[in-house]
Amino acid sequence: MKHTSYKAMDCGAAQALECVGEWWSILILRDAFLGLSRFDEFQTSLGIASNSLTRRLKHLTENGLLDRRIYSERPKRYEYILTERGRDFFPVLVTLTKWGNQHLAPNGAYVQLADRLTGKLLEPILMDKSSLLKITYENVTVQPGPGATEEVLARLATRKVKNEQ
Amino acid sequence: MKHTSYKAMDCGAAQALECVGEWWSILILRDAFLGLSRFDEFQTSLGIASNSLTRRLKHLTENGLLDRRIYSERPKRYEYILTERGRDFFPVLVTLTKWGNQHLAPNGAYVQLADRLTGKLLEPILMDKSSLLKITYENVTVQPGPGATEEVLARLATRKVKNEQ
DNA sequence: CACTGTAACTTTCATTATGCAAGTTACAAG
DNA sequence: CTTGTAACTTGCATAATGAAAGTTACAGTG
Repeated sequence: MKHTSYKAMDCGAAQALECVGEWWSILILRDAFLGLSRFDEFQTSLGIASNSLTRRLKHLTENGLLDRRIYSERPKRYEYILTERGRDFFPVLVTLTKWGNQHLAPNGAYVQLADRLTGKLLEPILMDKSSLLKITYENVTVQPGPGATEEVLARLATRKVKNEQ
Repeated sequence: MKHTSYKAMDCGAAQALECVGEWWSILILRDAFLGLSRFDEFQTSLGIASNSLTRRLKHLTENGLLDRRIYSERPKRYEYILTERGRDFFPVLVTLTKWGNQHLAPNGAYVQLADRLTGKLLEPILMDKSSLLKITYENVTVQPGPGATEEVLARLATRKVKNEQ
């Protein structure tokens, strides 16, 4: 049964998930960030069926996150490289990984980030670019943006006072 | 065909996606962050089939992101409220929404964040908590963490020099 | 009292996606 | 020639999904 497309939703998250929201897609991107690029590398790393991997790589390529490049003419051989759009997905992967490490890793975080130059360990948090205010669910509100539509206005209008735990 | 579980993967992102990686799950969380809490509210907002919504709410509840609370005894009525673990997912949703808005919104961002107290618009970016170094794909490396396993070490060992675009 | 409407699901059924396993093609190497 | 490899493709059985109808437990109304 074909799952409902999010394409018609006026929502950044939904639009993003239309590109990356299928099972396996984000893990393929994880591996691309780790430097994997070839079909068999992804398949071995993930243990994914080849027909599923083909479909996912195609979808990620069509949506501009990966670039399918030829690396051998005879025989034709291809690799899949992150595009700039794909690389811009990095903060999503970092925050997702951090959440998973915090809440689900049984023996502490599996990985951590370090400054490439100094080797100093880093703890990623979300801040406002100019004021350096730490961004949390409790201290921000969501406003309509420049591209807001009636749908967005309606969605924001139906929200309620945030529930206190 | 039952899709492959990520449970056995030693990876924060995979563990996270085991909880939220099915179609609809993250959008349900989005709506929960916007204050929706009842079955019919989610269903109306998302246009999702009721059997799928039931399964997803159950899964999110079992995985500790939502709390199913009774709000009426006669008749029994329930609402779904974000837990602390659920609220900790906020940075993921923010970065995902930002990526979607930047790359896929046709007329600019659908929404933006604002400081709850001052109303000042915010631009979320990822920084290191102590040094305030901006975290980007280009300036960090991934290291084994305290919970790293053989699998993690192997995965990190197979990475290659990052490809230059 | 009966009827209606609502909330929160549950059930049924046909369609699509998935994993498994085998197969195909175009090479290079021996 | 055979063998091995990379990158898929194909066939098939199973699971997930959407659409639509149904069920239960009420409250409200006439």
